[in-house]
Amino acid sequence: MLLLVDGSSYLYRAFHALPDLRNAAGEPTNAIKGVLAMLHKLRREYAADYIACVFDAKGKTFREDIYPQYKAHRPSMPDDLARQIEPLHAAIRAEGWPLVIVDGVEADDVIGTLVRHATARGVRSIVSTGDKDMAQLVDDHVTLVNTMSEETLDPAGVEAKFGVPPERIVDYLALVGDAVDNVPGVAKCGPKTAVKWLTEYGTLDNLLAHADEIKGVVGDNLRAARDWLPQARTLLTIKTDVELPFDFDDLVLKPRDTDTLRALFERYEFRTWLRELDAAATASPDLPAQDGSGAHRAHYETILTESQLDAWIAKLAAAPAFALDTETTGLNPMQAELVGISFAVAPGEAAYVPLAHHYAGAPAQLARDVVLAKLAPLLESSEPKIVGQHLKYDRHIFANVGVTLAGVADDTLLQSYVLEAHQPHELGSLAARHLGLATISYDDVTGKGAGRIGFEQVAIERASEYAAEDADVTLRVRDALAPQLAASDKLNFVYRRIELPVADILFRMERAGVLLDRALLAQQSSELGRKMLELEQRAFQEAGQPFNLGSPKQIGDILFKQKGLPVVRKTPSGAPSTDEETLAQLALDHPIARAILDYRGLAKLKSTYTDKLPQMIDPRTGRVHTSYSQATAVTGRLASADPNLQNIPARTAEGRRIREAFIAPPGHVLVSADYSQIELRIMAHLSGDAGLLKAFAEDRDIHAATAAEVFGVPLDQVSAEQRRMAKVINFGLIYGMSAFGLAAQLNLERAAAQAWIDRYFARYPGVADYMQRTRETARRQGYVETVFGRRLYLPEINARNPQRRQGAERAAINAPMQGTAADLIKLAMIAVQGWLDAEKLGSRLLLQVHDELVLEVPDHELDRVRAELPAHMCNVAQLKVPLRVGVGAGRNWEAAH
DNA sequence: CTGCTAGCATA
DNA sequence: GTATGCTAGCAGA
Repeated sequence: MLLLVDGSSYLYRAFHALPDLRNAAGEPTNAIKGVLAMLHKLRREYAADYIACVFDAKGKTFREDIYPQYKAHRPSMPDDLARQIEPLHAAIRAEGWPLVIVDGVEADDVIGTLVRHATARGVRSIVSTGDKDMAQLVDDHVTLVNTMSEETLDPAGVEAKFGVPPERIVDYLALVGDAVDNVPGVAKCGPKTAVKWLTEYGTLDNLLAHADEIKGVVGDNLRAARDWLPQARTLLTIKTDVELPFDFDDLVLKPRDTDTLRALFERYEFRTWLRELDAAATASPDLPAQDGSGAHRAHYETILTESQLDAWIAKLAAAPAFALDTETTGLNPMQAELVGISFAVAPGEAAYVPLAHHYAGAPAQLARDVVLAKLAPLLESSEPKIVGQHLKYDRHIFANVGVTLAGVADDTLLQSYVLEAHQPHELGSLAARHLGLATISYDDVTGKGAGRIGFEQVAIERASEYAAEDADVTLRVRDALAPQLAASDKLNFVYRRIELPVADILFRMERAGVLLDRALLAQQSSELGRKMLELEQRAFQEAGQPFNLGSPKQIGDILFKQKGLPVVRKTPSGAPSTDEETLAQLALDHPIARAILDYRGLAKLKSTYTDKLPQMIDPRTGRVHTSYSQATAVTGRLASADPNLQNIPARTAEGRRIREAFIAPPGHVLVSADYSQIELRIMAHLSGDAGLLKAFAEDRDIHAATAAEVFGVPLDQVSAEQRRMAKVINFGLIYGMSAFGLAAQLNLERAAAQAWIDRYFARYPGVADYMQRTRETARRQGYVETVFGRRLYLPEINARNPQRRQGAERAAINAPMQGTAADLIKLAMIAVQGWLDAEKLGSRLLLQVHDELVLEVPDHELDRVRAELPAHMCNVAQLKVPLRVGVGAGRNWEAAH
């Protein structure tokens, strides 16, 4: 890895950002101190193979030759800054950093060139800079890090920050212009306009080719800048082909020149650093000087012999905690096979045990069973010492070879999820965000796409670097996050008392899987196929030609071009919409729309469910094993995938037939237990609204009760239509509705919808008050909380863009309700599993669908489970309203409702 | 082969 | 109006 520091960019920033520091002689020191502190930090955080600190050269550069005004209006360097440059350069050299200044070339261009050299050699680069222009250098091998703000930018980060990918950054900069360098862009064109244009036209060149299409004053401004923009782009493009008067291989960290450093630190009175120099000198006089700062040079071991293994097992046993990671042949946790195991006991101290690497010339590896037998006491001990990233996966892998992983101390995935649910939680992101470390990515090791190889084919040396680093980084991330969690009782509760125990239960649910009636699904598939053929024929007849009923585009052509049906509305990208609502409206007058609509419904059922589910049956267990993602939904809900068993049809009769294929094995039944109106109950609890609390306390039909209040009729005279409308309003409240949204849903004028909302809030003033308080809390602190203290961040709550802001406000209102419901059912899972274990019952949890738990229950336990399960779910928390659970049982999921 | 859009299944 | 995941079609590599 190559670590490059944009010294010039930090020089100015440190000088302006830090207070005016001086030594006794009155010499300014703030820039020296700021830049050196940054270099110390970087050296602590990165174990780079190549390293350099780059500064601008004095004097003219090529940019001034082609554009004399370049940086022309920049005031000359303040004297107090100029005086610090020479001593700073001296200090950097004494620190052992290669200092790079190339005559007539700006630092940016030197960095651009070095980065290209590195990439050509297959070396990753990290560029530490405060300059946004450098974003143009980012790609899969190049990451930016702003050491002052701790922000890192990979390609996705650049896109997220600027709205355009790295390769469009120069086009973007040319349009916006750079005031600092005195390079004008298009007048009145700021970041928003630039992104809009580039999104629409792709490139600057293409935009210029279509400049005549841009309307308004900005369009005129664009055309006025037409001849200038290519030159602006040249000025703003970082060069990558500068001739360098040194060898790339010279860019390595050298020993510190402690005598020079001591002299400089004394002169400028950097007392803390002086003490560190003295401490390093006394503590380890024999060590190379550059390790004196506490940098952790990675020490990774590849374990190929039993004696190595024994030594490491002794280390693991002695350590208070250790990180563990498995490498496998694939991503399906039920089927992937163990290829190797890595461990870490301290920062930088990690090892990899290859077990099943298969490729020509692979060295002999320790036998898997021997290794597992030796490790088993450590892995199966209930003493909580194991740290990992996404340990639920590793548990499956170990279970596949008969080892029961126990003793989990921490899971970094869950730590991160509880601390910052909205951020990425993948290990590489955690390393970048919390440690400032760039790690080897899985794709780097195995390739991606068609060329991807299984981990068993990765060369052991390479695999070892990657795997040991993962364990190493996991342990370091855990150490960084643990204090943050410990600092908050609420977050600590969510992490220790909810997420960690739930992870174990999810592992058991996934492992159990659910039984499907394969024959029933096959029968349904052929029936659906037959009906689809009929509908297809009918549609072709109506259209007068065949077309693909699965293609919204072709449907649009037939309906709106050929047959001239009215366009109801358009999709966001401008095509006429053919969605369900539109087709339903058209179907009133046009039979073809009905045929397409019905076809779609059947196609969805067939492709997503009746065809797909049988393919997902694990051949060895004969059951379907979903994967629950515990760190995906920002509200705290679970997500189910591969296959998603949380969206099995339930609303329509045809759809529900699919639930009949989820069955219990002989001698068992499925039991379904679901919370009744859980989110509205939580709304009553959170708002404390007297009317709502009373309605739930009296166990009313809540939608009817709402209708009675809002429509002003006695409860027993509420019509079905009134109840339906009240139900829509109640759901709207949970979703943070607007009058606009409610009107759309109820087919009303907006004013009428607003009137109903006003009436609701007049009847339930506590709810109105709660909604307002929630918005204010979100605005003030940037997050809202569930009843149990789970935090739900709203990054856009103070956005300038009203659409984004209002979106965040709706999310803020929904999140505490959805999130508290998620907390409650997770607590219920823990309570239920605890009960089943304690009573040694044979019943098993199989599925969780947000407010419903599905269990597989031996016939002889049915009465007991039916009788006792609801109480375990209701008693997990004492809210201001009672919780209610409905329970049903049957031979299949549908019958259990 | 990958990434995007449209559409739709659930709570 | 909240929160997800999956499929097919399609365009551009």
